[in-house]
Amino acid sequence: MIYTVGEAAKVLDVAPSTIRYYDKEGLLPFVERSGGGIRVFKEKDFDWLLIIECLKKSGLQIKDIKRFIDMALKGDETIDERLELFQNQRKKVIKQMEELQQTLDTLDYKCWYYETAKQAGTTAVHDHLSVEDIPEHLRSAKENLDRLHRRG
Amino acid sequence: MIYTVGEAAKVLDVAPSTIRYYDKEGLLPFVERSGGGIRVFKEKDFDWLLIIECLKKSGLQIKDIKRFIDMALKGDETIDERLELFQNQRKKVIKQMEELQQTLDTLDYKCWYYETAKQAGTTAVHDHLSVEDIPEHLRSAKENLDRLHRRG
DNA sequence: CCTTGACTTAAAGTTCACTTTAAGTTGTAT
DNA sequence: ATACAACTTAAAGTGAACTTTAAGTCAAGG
Repeated sequence: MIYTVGEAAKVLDVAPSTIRYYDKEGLLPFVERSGGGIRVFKEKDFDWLLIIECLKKSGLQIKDIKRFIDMALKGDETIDERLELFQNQRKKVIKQMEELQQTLDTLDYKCWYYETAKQAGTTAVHDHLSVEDIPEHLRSAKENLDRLHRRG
Repeated sequence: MIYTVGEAAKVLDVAPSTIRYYDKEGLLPFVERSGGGIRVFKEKDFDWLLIIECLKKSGLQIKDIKRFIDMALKGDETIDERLELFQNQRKKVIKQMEELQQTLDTLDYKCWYYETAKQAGTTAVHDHLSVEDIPEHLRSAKENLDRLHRRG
């Protein structure tokens, strides 16, 4: 089974121009062409594209993905470097998830804040609330928002 | 305790130009000025800045954060809208975390892939591996990478 | 009073990742 | 043979979020 750029784009749910852009940036040196110069995507090309997608989602920039592609094409002599790259991206993603969890905690607190305000008809209900009035699982998020007040 | 833009920037660990940019975009209408026109940040301003930071980390664009600020300044009549905004951002962040978890699973598989290749001295070890050779917790990530092969 | 570092603004510049445009070519279907 | 959709490229354009520059002002210390 072979695919044109438009068909490959549909499979991957991206714009054809995105794939052409990646190619132009040197991310797809393995994609072959027809006699007339049209890109011909094969099954194995999707393996590459999915790894590119993964690296992109992990926050790697296009130019650094290109460096990975270049490494991979060099063969076994770059195994160590490539392992290191994936280990680094793994750590970065774990950090991102921790930060997102913090953001989620704050959003949870704010949802409770506005639910409470909605019931009372005013945000002023929060003016005289003490720590015990805040649901336990939201207290650390609230303290985090307050942390800058206990500075200096 | 009051702060200049440079001092506030240090507390929040951002560039002073970033804060000025936010102000220009209408995110900081509550920040007062000295007689000479210099921004004066007070404790309560940091409450706003932390919420702005949270919304930004949740993926909200500057122009939409501005809309939230405008809403908040309108007072109690916008409580419902603001609640909805935070509930939406909460859902978006949960989705982002799920996607990041998928990315992490793929990275975990790739780390194992290169660790194994490193020990063998070649990525060719993977050519004749069967499913049972892949650690159980990595199999779904591997299948995910292979999913496009079982198409059509 | 004067120096000096940090502040002010408007406007231009940067980076990233695409997307769009324009002009032309390929390949399939009738 | 011809029409037509989808392909090709280079180059220009977009949008988001800042950052930098330039020219000038403020305010605290000596």
